[in-house]
Amino acid sequence: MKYDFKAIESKWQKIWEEKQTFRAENDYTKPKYYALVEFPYPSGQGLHVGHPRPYTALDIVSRKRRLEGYNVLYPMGWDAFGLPTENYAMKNHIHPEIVTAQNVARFKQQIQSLGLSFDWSREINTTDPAYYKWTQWIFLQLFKHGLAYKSEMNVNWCTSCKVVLANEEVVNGVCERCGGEVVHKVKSQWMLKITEYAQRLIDDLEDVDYIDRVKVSQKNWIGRSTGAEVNFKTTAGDTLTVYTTRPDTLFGATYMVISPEHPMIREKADLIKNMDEITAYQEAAAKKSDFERSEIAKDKTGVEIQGIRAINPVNEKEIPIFISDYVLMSYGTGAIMAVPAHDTSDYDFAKAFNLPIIEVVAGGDIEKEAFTDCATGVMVNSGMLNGLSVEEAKKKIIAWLEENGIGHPKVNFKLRDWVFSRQRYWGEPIPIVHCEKCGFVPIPEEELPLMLPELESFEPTDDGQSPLSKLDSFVNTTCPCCGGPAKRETDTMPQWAGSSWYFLRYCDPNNVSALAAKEALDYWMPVDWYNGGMEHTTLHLLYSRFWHKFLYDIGVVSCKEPYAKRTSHGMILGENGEKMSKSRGNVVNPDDVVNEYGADTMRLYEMFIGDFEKAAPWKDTSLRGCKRFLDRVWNLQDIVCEGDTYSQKLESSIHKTIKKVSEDIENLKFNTAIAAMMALLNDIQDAGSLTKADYRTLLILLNPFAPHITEELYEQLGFGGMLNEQSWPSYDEAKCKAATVEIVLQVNGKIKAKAEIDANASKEEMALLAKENDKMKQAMEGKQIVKEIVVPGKLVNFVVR
RNA sequence: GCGAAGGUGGCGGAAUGGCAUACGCGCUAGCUUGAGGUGCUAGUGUCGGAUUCGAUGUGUGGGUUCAAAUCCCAUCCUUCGCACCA
Repeated sequence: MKYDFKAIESKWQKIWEEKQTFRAENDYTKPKYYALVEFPYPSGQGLHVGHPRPYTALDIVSRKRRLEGYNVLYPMGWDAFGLPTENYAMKNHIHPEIVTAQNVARFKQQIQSLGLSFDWSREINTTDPAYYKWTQWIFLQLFKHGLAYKSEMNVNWCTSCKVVLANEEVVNGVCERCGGEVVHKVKSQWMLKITEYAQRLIDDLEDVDYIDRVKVSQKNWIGRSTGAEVNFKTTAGDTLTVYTTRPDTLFGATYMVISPEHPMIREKADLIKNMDEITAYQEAAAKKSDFERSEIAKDKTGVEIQGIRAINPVNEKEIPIFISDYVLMSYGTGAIMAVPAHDTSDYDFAKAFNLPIIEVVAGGDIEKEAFTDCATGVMVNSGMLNGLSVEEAKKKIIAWLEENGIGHPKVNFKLRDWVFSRQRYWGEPIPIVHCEKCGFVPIPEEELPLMLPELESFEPTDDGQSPLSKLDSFVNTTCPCCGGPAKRETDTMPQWAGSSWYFLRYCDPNNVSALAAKEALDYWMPVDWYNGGMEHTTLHLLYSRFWHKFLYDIGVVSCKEPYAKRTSHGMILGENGEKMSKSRGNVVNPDDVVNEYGADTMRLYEMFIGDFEKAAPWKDTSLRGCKRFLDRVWNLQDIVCEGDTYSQKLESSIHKTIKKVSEDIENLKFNTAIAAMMALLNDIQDAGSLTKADYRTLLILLNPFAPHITEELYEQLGFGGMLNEQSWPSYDEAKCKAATVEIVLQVNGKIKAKAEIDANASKEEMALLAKENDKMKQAMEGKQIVKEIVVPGKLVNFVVR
């Protein structure tokens, strides 16, 4: 009989559905395993061949865990709020809710055709009011704890989407989504104080098992630095505070630079003699987008403030103050002391403006470039610091600054608070009203969910107001606090809101009185293994860790970190090695692959394509190789014979393969796990026959990768029961070795011969064998052995002279 | 500029001090099939000798070692991330 993958796959998918085979049990006494993949945004394009790569990988892990006896939770859902759906709805005059439902239906059908073992009884959708009720609830808790606030902010504004973007959403100066120009705009925005958690978000990375590159980029993004704040008196009689990571170089500070937005300029305007010039520079800087600012990064621009000078506290010298857009108001104090001899940007600026450069750390050549090395330099021209190392000097100067009330140690972060408002329709309404008398008031929790109202048109207004602002019946309300007239917040939450806690909802998806029962959370959390894209490292991953830590602080969850382990997959590229996209014409549709080759071949190929963590180009011909492998596994039926033990010829091969496959799955080495099973198949065909026991083990090993064909063969061979109810096979380390091994015989490190020997042969036996070998004798003719190296089971090497 | 990952056959990739190229694709030859994106067998890094041989070979140049794709130093290139963060 031929391998009819279509019939087999639909048969088993139906059986699994009827039997609820992959339903996670609410039996909290069993050992649990929570495997998670990022839930997709159900776009109009349908599933991409990139989606199944991580889904299949953790499906393999989940299926293996079930065979190992765990109660496994492997859920799926839809991150369905967002701009593309809204834009599509606007263009085609369909309600986003309808578009979302259509897209979800298509995605679900496509995902189900792959035979992934998701527990569909726990499916969630972020646009479901029963779900976003709890997104809003979390927001209210953040508000009540002072972590959500509204503030006038200089924000990133996408001119094409007409929407505010978080810093994380601005990529190369343009909008991450549409590529539109991003400019700065001052707007009143809801903000979340993620910065309050900056230190913990770094510290707690110690306790989790994330791949290194994820930890590194999170740390870089949070950007912790240590240094000092130093107060400089000015000739205007006030104080300017700067932040520096190099207080040791204070004696080399020859000028000061403040940001164009620094408040001092307004405050001391009457003392500034060149105000026109300053204002012109400020205006030019304000107009520039971040992209333009960084494009011209190499050429330093600025204006000296005439009329006010700063006084260096260590030597009482007056130094000039400049404004320049290379100093950002949003970091540190918006003012720096410039030490051109030991900072690259200051060096460039000093060269451009012909300012003095004083060396205070010896060891470099400041004629040529700034000397920034902290490890080797020795302090010079620095009064009391002379002769000290940089590290010693830092300590000493900070102590001196503190003693004299001039400064103190300070930690700074690059991380900014999270801009949380979007002027859009298709998102969670922010559950706050504004009352003239009471200010911002949260709506009572029992009124949640605050439903997204029906609208005629989803267009944002030209002045950047949310579409909801056009609906008076929504906007006008009464204050929950005083009962007077009040207006609702009309901005909605960003797409990242719903995905910041979704892993908690899976634990108890239908709970109406809490985001999930405490008992369920305590049992399932933390997620044991979370796999997702590297592109989410600084957005979703950081945001969700922040929310989780907050929920931990208020007692909702019992673990500090949401994910015990995080891994990441590489992208699947087009056949030409470029990113798959419609415009490049290299898109592969997963439906076509499933139709032509079957889900099992598709799954196998997605895992065999290369190193899971690296990008790999799609190749149709290699797909055929995987189909061939399954055909050959199917055809083993022709040579199988009775027998409930492993056949002698294959025993060590089978033990070796169990070990290899078991270990490789845990280490993301799916490609070599498959290669090992292919090698076993080659061994079986060399042997000419196999027992049922041999076959059975091969089927169980292959089951997580190709669940349909293995389940079918298991039934046809009459083993009884379903394969997914069996146990993962174990191996015997001793039996992984063959009885005899081939060893290599070398003279001076060059291979001269090979020989069979008992696998447990002693070093002496091996050396003797080598000495008696004709080719070895020939190679050593007339020479003296000066050293014998014997590696058991591997090689013998004689060093001769 | 800073940070991370990487550079191995015609291709995807194995090998983390001990037989370089496992496994798969492709290709060559033979058999099979006889309307095929079929099946089987043998071969397939390079150069030279042509049966069972010799040399050479993991970006480049040095080094450590009996032994290096693997460890160390230098250098070039590719990809990704961050980018005036004081």
